[in-house]
Amino acid sequence: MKKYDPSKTEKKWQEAWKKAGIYNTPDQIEAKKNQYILTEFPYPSGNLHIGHWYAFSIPDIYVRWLRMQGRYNVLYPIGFDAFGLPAENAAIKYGKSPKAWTRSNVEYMTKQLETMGATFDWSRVIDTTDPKYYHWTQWLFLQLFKQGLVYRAKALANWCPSCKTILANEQVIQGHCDRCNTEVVQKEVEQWMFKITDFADDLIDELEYLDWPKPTKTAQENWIGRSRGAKIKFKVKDTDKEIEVFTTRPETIFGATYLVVAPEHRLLKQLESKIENKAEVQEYIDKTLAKTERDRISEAGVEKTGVRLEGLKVVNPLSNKEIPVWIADYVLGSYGTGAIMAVPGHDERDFEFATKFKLEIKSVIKSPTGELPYLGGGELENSGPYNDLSAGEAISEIIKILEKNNQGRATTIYRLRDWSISRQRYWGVPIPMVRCEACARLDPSGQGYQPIDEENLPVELPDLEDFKPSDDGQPPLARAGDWLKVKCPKCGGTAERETDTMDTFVDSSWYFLRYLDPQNDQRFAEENRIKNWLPVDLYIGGAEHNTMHLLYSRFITKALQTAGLLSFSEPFTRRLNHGIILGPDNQKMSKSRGNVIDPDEVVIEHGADAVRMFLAFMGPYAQGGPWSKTGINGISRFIKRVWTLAHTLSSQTNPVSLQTLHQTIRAVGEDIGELAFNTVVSELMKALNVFEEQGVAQSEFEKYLKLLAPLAPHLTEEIWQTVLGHKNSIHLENWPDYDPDIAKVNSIRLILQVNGRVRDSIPVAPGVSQIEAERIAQESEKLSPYLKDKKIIRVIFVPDKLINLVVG
RNA sequence: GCCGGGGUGGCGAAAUGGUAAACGCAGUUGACUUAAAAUCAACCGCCUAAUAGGCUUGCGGGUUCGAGUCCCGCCCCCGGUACCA
Repeated sequence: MKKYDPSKTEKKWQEAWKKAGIYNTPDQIEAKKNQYILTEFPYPSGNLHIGHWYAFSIPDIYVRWLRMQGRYNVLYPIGFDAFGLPAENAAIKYGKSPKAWTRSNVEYMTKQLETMGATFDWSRVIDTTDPKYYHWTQWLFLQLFKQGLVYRAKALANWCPSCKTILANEQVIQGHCDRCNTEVVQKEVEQWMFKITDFADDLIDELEYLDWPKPTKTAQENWIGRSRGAKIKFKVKDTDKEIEVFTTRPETIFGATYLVVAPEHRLLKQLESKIENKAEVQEYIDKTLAKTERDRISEAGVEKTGVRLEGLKVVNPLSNKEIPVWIADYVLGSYGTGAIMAVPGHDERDFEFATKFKLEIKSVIKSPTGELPYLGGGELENSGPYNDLSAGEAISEIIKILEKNNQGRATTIYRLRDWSISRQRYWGVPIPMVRCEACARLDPSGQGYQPIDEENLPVELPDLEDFKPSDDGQPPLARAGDWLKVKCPKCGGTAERETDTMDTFVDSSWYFLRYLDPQNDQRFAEENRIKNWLPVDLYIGGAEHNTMHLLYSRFITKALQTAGLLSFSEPFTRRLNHGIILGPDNQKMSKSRGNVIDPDEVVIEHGADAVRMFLAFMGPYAQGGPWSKTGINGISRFIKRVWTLAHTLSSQTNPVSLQTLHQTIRAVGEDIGELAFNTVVSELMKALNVFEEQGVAQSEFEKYLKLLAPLAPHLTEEIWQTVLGHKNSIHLENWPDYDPDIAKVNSIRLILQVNGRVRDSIPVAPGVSQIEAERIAQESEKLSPYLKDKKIIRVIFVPDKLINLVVG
């Protein structure tokens, strides 16, 4: 027997499989159901890390198992999400172009990915920086534009001073840039926006139908942040102006003892002449606006500040009571209407503020303890005609009367903001718009922006010598010379191209469509293929995409459905989040900590099969966990033992091994189906222990080998073909069936309990009757001391499990 | 604060309300070897008066014949989010 050498063997089979093209997926196979298994495509950072192995080789176990079912035509594609800032930064550092840097990384990582022995369909690989791909990213932009889902807005935007670009709200993590961690500042910029808020309700409501992890659904729901309530207008006394507030508790309106507007509220300017303490107010406004949003938040909870607007009163539309108006930074200009009716009796923040500034605090909901603020529900009090109504009744009554008098209406607001997709950077998809001065003069509202004709796509990204961002926020493409000049698609005059590029999340929001038809230059994907494959059956990825990528992809899908281009509204039927592999010290892997595990080194030492199996064995896939340098030894041993066993097969069937095999077929199939890969490995180990002890015949071992094939594709192929002499790949074999009769256990241990405590266990044949079990229990010597002089009050019998004698 | 997830041997972990710690790692002892590695075998939660018994799944209660698992109240760790009206 030769020693098993993974490095040689694995390479040999990887080349053989590639040559035979056994994983290239046909569009449709008669009598087979299509299954689309997708994993989030990687960013070509330069090197594969162990997390990539976790993300791609573990789903491959499931994919290989699905393929072996024989009923499915399985698509498992791979590609690269290759636009983005790191390429620019690296290019600056190494003096290369972003394109060259990206290309060489893609090539290198492709080689590394091949060492996994995964069943990727390499004929469908995509690269978002390829003009053949981003042609359709631009086309997608134009479809949204046609639908009115794209607009330009000059608004305060999140600006990263280090990346020198705008960020979407989703890309700001606790006030910092999600890429470089620099503190984000607010800057007024003109930007292209996608109207994701148009779909806010669908994005929440349709979560219900998805087979997704609950945390992911909750995260999306919270991110969209739907609040049902009412907008209510308060008249400003002695003026024709009104201040509109948003509240989720309109039933507390009689408890509104003052009103607060945000310091950035635009009505303040219009009411300026009425304000008596102008200087003081202006000072407060200036102070607030000078703070970054982060400062304002970090001071939260410390102490509330605010200034009363002297000379201003507003009138409560229902009680007609006149109440004072304040400005305070605890009310935000960017949420709701930027103004609130303060109900200190029933809101913690209002209560704190009212206490500090000695404002009236009034109870309008009967509190069980009488303590304020009272946040719960109940019957109304001190509320004129609404007294004694329940909160629910009061809400509808109050909204009815407000609507009748045109003083308010039921409203739902969202935390979700529209998606800003403009980036002032070079390495991204050019936005397919032009700005035409002539058209701008004719129609100033449209600012002269015209979409590029679809037949003129793609707008290729020009090669730039100097692609660095400039400090003033001018995009690098503004220096692109001739590239800028273009004929206006509308009037034919001279126009200039848009110089912003798109957020890379746009690239990745539709890539699952392109895998179906990556070479098509007539359409983003051929209609039949879409019908055959979509939606994606299982989408596997990291929890960090819970509120960004997943939300954006859902939005794009809904937008394309509205345009009649897709017939479904949710892209991913089932979602699985995988965990993160930590360093051996249980910390996130990082160069500075020196705890990074290089998968290439582990593959050289133990082989790809061992890495795959060990990652599967570590624990639940959703959990991740620390990498153990010695733990993988156990898997290497297992592989060697399987190899040895393959050379020492017994000439005849052993009944114990046969039974174990059938039990293992059942267990492994069930566990892979539930994506519980860790217990799959232990089941296979248990079976191996039995086979070694009892001996196993070739026919049984071959079935066992098929169970192992999804986890250790190279080892099993080598044994299947080289050792056992089969001519075809084991990976084209069908998954073995088990015989329930053989798998059935023929002896169980009956547990004997007295008063719920285990006192003995006796091997018996399955199906033992209660009467028989009672007799066995009575006869047990170990039980007798506990039964002596006691009366049996009750007998609990769980068939084939236990008998419990309750004595007193 | 709020929303999610988690807390089981030295470590990774397993366990439809039914023998807690399966399967591994690490460790100890032994066999083989001139020796080491590899391999194989045995042991491997804690306590004790030790052929046996008791205790043990973050803490405190509860439901149940029986709780790691269900319920109530806490503590700690991780992730997300935040004066969101």
